[in-house]
Amino acid sequence: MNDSSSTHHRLGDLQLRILKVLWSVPEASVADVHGRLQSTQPLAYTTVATLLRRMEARGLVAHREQGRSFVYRATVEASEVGASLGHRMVEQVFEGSLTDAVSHLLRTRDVRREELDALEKLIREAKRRTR
Amino acid sequence: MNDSSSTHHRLGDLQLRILKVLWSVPEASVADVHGRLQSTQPLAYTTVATLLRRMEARGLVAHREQGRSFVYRATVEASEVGASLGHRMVEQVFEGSLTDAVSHLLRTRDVRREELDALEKLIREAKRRTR
DNA sequence: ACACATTTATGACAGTTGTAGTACTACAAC
DNA sequence: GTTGTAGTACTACAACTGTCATAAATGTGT
Repeated sequence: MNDSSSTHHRLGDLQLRILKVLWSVPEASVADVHGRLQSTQPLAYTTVATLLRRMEARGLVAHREQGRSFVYRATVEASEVGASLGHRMVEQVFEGSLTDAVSHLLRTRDVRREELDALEKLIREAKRRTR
Repeated sequence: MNDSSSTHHRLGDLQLRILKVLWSVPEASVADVHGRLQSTQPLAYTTVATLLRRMEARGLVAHREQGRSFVYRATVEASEVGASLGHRMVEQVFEGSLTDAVSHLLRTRDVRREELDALEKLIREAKRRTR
């Protein structure tokens, strides 16, 4: 497959939250990211700037210069990062059993009816593909 | 619900692997844990001992003394830790959509037919419960 | 008693993460 | 041109993680 799991081997919470912002828009300046995060948690501007620079060094984001400011974009996809976390959860915690993992998700998350319908459809499709 | 997410806020890889061992048996001495891990990765005995002691300080494991050696057991359940990882994955990466998260799991994991059947059953049960 | 093995306790160190203060740079307005 | 202002770069630091080496304690065998 790829070495995605090695690149974002261990992502901290703030880094994940920053990525989350960057996944929701095509690009964002430091001020933009800071503003978005600020709404949930007070953070110094420089904290965000520092994290973004460190994350760029690790290849998680990239920037272009617009005037005197940097405009960042994510260079990893949510699905890649999700794969890491999902793999970790399924393999390490649930001994490789996807069923157990999903079962747990269902039990601990209070899912709405439409979600269940969507999931059912999803699985039927997967079955069709596997047949 | 509870504050489980605060206790094992950020678990490192080795800690997770140690817990995995401790989840697979009722209890295990340091040597046992070390032996199990040794098979996949060369590790100094003291590394494991140190980690276990640190983990006990954080309430992740506990020990009793048997003669001169410590016998550890996990004090958190796999499902608790799975909840953290699952929550993190679903909320932060997949914007709260369990469907997207599971969909991703299905696509990236090459699931066997029986797993799909089990999942389908799981969802039907969840539906019945919600009705 | 003495050497050897087993096991826990401490101390150390490098790398990462969150956090932010300080410093430097460049433009904007007067 | 001096003064804000906004932005990046650098430095620092505490907490945590993985990693051990070394020390200290407590057996075991002969």
